[in-house]
Amino acid sequence: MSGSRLPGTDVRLLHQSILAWYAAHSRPLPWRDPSCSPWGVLVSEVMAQQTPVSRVVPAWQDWMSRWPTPADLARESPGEVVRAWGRLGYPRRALRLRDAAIAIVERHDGEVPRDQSELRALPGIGDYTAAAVAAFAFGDRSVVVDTNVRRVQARVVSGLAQAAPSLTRAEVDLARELLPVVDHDAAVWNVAVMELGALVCTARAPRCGDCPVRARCAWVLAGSPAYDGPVRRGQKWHGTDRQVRGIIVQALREATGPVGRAALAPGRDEQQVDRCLAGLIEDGLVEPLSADRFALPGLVEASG
DNA sequence: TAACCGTGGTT
DNA sequence: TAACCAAGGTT
Repeated sequence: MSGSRLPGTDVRLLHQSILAWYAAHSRPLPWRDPSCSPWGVLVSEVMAQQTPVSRVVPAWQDWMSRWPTPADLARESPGEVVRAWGRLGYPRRALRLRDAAIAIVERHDGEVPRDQSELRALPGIGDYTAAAVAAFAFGDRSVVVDTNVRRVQARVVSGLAQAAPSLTRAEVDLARELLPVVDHDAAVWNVAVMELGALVCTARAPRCGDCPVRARCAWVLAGSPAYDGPVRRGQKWHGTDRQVRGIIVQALREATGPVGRAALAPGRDEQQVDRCLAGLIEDGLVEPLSADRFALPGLVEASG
């Protein structure tokens, strides 16, 4: 084993400060309740993929009362699931969550697996979500690296204003080194660092005055220098296929029955609408009922 | 690897 | 107001 690669960083004090801060300031999110099932934790993690937690909370409540177990969701039609997903964004996540529920029923007897490689094998579950479910649903000592963890590490340990454009091996290694030795401590540490990143060490305007480790933050100690690394490419929105796909799926969510092509995305370029429609059908988000009738999948019997 | 995939709040 | 950003995953 190598020695500490964290010169100047007292990991013990970091643990103490951030765990104490979390105990005093954590949000009472419903999936953090000790009575929440592993399924509830898994659902919360998938919903929170690129969607702010504040918007996830009400959707999660509705979802869990409707489909309290994987078996409940596995029985549902894809269209109903996409409709219930509402406007959380990236509706393919809803389909994959349903597919994950089906896989859990088929491969794991209806119980969310605890093993990270088994979690990772479920549709829509990547490295982050597998580690998060292992930690937060089962209390395991997994290496959880999300955008919050990356930013906190970049500042507190590396002295940089923000993390690199994409996840690096070094960031995962660092997160592993920072992990407390005891399982339960590690699980709480993971959520505590995420919470610090979400509430205090934020991307835009960090609240350094409220930070429990500001006295030992490498970035603050360096004078909070501006980021000078590679810039990540911003995502276009207006006029993109993503925007038109969103318009089409929302039209189908709001409709009580099949919708004609012209009513899916009025005023939009017809070629673009056709292209998006083909993509949505390919993705399983739209079902063509006839040459010019479309609906969310599995809601009505195909005809004509 | 980098592009793609929704949505709405914040700055 | 336009750009940025959010508990990422897939191809």
